[in-house]
Amino acid sequence: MRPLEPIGPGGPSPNAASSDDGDDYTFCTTCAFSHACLSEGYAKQDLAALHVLVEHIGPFPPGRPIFKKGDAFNAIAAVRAGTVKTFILDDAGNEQVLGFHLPGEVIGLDAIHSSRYPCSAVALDTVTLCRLSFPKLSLLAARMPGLQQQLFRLLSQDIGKSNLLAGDSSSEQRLAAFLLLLSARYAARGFSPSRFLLTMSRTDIANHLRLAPETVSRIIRRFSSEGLIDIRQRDVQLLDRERLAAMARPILRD
Amino acid sequence: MRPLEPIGPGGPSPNAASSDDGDDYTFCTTCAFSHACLSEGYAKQDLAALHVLVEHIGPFPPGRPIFKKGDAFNAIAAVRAGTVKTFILDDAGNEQVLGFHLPGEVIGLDAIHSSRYPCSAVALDTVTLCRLSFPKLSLLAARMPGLQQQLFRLLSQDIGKSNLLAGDSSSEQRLAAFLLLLSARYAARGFSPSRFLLTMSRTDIANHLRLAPETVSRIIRRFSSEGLIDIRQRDVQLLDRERLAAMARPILRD
DNA sequence: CGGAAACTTGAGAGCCATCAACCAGTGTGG
DNA sequence: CCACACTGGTTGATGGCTCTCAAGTTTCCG
Repeated sequence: MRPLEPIGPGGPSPNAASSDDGDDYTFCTTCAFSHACLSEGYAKQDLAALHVLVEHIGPFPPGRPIFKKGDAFNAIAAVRAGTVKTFILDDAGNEQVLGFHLPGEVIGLDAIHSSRYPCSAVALDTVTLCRLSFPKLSLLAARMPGLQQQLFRLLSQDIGKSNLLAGDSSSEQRLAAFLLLLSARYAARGFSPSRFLLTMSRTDIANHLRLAPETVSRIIRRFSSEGLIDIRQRDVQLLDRERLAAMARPILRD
Repeated sequence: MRPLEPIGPGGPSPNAASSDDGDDYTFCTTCAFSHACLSEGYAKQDLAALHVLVEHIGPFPPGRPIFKKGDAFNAIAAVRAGTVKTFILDDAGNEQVLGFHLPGEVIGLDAIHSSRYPCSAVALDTVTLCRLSFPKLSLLAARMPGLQQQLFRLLSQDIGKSNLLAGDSSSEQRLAAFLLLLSARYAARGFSPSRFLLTMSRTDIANHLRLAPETVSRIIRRFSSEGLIDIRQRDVQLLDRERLAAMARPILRD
């Protein structure tokens, strides 16, 4: 058996305080906002204003709801550690998984226009968040052009996110694309692109890709037997990225 | 035969140029921005600033590209008249239709984050647009909190738009939902909710709902023979909204 | 150790895509 | 005016991908 622990987001990183002058606003390096804004070199006072808004909440244990469809919206949140699943239920109780949100990604952006969450969110493992009051963030954005731009970008980015689901591609193609996208997202946050943990169940993956759990299981087995991946439980390693990419080509063509 | 012409958006409204005193900013009533901002009672100078940004472009004849995937982005646009189709092509030349944009709706929001259009857009009929320089709009938004909010809302709204495609619902359910959504969108712009023209081809509808054109044709026929709709060519009338809604329930549950 | 949940594996059925042919409307050129 | 091509749409027959149902296996956790 391979060791499972050192892979992916372990415990929330302590993020040791950095500089000496006492104005350390780099402590939340996993937070997309802070990171993006820090990288644009703002005035110290603006950074302070931004960080006053950041409220660290959690940890949420696995299975704990973070918000429910219909809840009043007043804050977005960046994932600091863990994985958040967003979903909606139809009247038959069937779950439609809209997405998985990894550390550094933002949740709640789809709730702005109606002031209510259009979907529910639940922690898949131990999750901690950076909560950002949206009204306050908006006010601040009016004073900080870079922050406004960053918000526009974040929102815009989420619009095209669901292309994985849009096409009428085969189950094989969708699963290959799913794995490669996870890989790229982990890589973007500094984790290994070739080996990571699937923090969601097969059933969650299936509901996300609109497949049956059995189909997901069968395809994973096939990928594994063909040497595309090596998978033990939820610990997956991408062995032949070339062929995976070739499969996912029609979906990930950009 | 019923007359086809008076239905839906007819010719582009002449929109008589602003009046003599120079303070008439209501001429662009089909433009979502102007409308939304006008309804919030801004100072005259702000409205003026906003309308200086609005550039009326077109008309685009049917089939004319509006932008192509990969084009540099610097402006969003509101549809004034006609229907715009957005889509992407895979290397095999298969078209994935992302959406149809009716008068009053905004295109290009998904291009903000990468500064390039992630999809192509084409006019389905005679299309006219309101072009809005995005950099200038952003600058103005920083001065006008209501405009900033409106932009956030528009962006947020588009995030959840693709739920029609997300679920693993049946072809019947998706088509029913498609018709009801079109109806609601026309109604929101003051057109008849029960009778309108399908400005897109059956093939476009099929590509949008990830169905084969033949399947769309068959289901339309079935709906028609069961008295749910009356359809002649592209002129459709919703006869039994109740049953359509019951069908689409799992998709349109909100 | 025992029970529940997650996962896997197999067999059969159904929805929908594919292939093919046909029909209608439109525009073109002789 | 008519033949012709062409696009968009319809209709029918067939097959395949994936869902469903069912049972077995493993893992997790009290």
